[in-house]
Amino acid sequence: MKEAESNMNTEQQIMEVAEELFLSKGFAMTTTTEIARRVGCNQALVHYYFRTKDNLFEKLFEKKFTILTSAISSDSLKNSGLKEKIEAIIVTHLDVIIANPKLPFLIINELTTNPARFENIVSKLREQSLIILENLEKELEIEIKKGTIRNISAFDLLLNILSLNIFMFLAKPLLLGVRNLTPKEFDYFVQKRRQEITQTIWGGISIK
Amino acid sequence: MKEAESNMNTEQQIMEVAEELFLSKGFAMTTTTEIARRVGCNQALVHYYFRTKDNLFEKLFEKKFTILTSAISSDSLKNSGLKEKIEAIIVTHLDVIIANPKLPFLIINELTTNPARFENIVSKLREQSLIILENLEKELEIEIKKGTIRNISAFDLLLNILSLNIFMFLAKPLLLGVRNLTPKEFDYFVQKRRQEITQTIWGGISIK
DNA sequence: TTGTGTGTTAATAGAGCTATTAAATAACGG
DNA sequence: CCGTTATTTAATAGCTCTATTAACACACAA
Repeated sequence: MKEAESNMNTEQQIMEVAEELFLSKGFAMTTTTEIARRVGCNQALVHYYFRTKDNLFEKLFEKKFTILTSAISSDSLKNSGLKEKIEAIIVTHLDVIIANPKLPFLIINELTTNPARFENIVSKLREQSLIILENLEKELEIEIKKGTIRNISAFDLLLNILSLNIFMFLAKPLLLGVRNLTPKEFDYFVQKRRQEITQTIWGGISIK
Repeated sequence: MKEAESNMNTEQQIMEVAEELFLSKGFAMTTTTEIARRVGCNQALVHYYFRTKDNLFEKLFEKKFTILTSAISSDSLKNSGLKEKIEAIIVTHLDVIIANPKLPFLIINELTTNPARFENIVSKLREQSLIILENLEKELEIEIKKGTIRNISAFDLLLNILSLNIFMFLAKPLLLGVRNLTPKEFDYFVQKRRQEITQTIWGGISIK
């Protein structure tokens, strides 16, 4: 079991290149041939290390998927006020998306074209999300009773946050085209959206 | 040039089946062989009528794309108050999405995996959206000066609306999995979202 | 040095896909 | 009915992709 530098290197390289390609083109449009070409190794090596393309993909996908799901942790709920809690959820989640801007596309893409394959992953997510939703629900109920926010379910609120946080990355090619933005300008735009989204989310539930 | 029923029928059938498959699996995952198989005709027929798979796809895509873009027409701005205008935008847009629930996925998917191909389509969209944005911008400025709404750009507002309207359809497989919904229940959920979204959007900009 | 395990490559089987072609069939006008 | 045109099929060329296999290279321990 001696995994020296060089071999571990190519295995990792394959992983990295595969990640890059899967993220930007999806599973179907990515070929093991192209992965090998970019790594600069023989195509058989990809299969030597990962046996099948499916295998390689699933290793990557599960790892990446948990990045996104763990992005909405209950930690945010440790803040003092509800407003602070919600803002923390938005910001921490958005930060993870910014660090993995192409990941939403991959997940949407594979879950749409091949929903059956990810049943186990989705059921894991169900359990995780239940905890967060329950906690958030309690917080909301208190404020609703106090009359500080309108009646809204934790699920709706979370969906609102996810929608506003994620959609701009999914629509990035469109936004770039419509607004003639450079990648840098897009990043700047995303930073500005941070405040915009929190204002919309909080304004959207707080009572006037 | 006599296009009687039967041949026009198969041509249309091919279109319809192609639409269905492209919408649910994207371009790469759809094969002309499968289209033909579903129609019940020879695979060569697909090429007889549309010559290439690309051609067939583009015919469909352009048609479908305009459905979505024209969904945000300036007509909504004919309403009296700003609140009514915005609600009209949300509702008419959402109605189009509900009628074409898989279309957002197709557009996101193809625009992401093959952005160069749609430059002409995107540039058309740029022109269209400019008009709407300008009009909306004027409306907003008036209200901002009056102090009835917070400072927000037309682009941000529109992006908020699109995000909230579209994202749930992109994440549909996930939502179904996480909440264990039947398709019927999902439709019901979408109907409830209608009000939720208008409340969030309007509450998100109106001043308390 | 020889043998063993790991990493790597070339070659290729096997499958599926797109697109074309030539031939068969159906439809239709005169 | 005949000729012409439109529709449909079978066959296949040509390509690309996944996966396997056998051979080669190299390090390193005995």
